Amino acid sequence: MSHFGRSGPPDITDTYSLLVLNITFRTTADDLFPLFDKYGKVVDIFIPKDRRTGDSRGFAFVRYKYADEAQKAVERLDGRVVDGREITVQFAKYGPNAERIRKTSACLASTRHKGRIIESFPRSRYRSRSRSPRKRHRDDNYKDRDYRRRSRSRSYDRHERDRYRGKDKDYRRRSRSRSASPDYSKGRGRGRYDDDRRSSSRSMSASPARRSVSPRKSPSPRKASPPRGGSPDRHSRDGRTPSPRSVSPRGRPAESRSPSPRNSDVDE
DNA sequence: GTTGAGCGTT
Repeated sequence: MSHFGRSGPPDITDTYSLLVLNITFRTTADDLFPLFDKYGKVVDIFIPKDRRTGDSRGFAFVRYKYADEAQKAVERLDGRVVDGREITVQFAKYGPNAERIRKTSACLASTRHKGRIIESFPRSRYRSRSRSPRKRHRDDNYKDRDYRRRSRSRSYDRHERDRYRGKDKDYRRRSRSRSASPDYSKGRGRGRYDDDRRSSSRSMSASPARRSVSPRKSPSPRKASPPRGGSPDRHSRDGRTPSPRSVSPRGRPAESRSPSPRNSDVDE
């Protein structure tokens, strides 16, 4: 029962995959099995999990043995509330056996239909549920699956990003240690990573200035504050300041500013 | 411990 996803894809020769969306992050294959098994023979259930956290990504793939059963499950389970969430069941399209799916749809939809595939669900369409507003910009950006893979959740993203950054750093550091290998040094390996990371920014056309500002960001702005703490700025400015050390310690403006030592005592 | 558009593993 719980052998789902234990040893990868068992056999996708004669199976039809259904994509189950909008499931809770706690829903497991075992939870979906009884639901889907009721409407047909479920060969396998796979729920993509995060590589790092191992948590469910919020959707699952249910493989049916027969197309008609799968179709039935789609009509029956699509929109069903599971664990308090309304799940969305539909035929998988971008899977490894997408071709098969297409044939399936066309087959059980109408053999003589020459047009597309998915459009062949006049009956299931009857249930005009409110799941239209869900899709929007993804219609044309389906090819960017790699992109969306990185950032599917805003809040979650920050966690992943942080983790990735740390990992990346470590990785690079190790690579550098191996300076013996010119391969990576050449730029091929490193460049790839760099490019990848940069690409992650998504906005390549963005102003390069931002890039300069990013690393510039100081963890402690207090230090950068020239008005209050000492004046490193002046020191670095140039040799105009002969010796800040001799001027500041005590002979500094402090004396000029507070002619009365008493004030200083009281102040602090 | 969080989140919510979307398409997958050995």
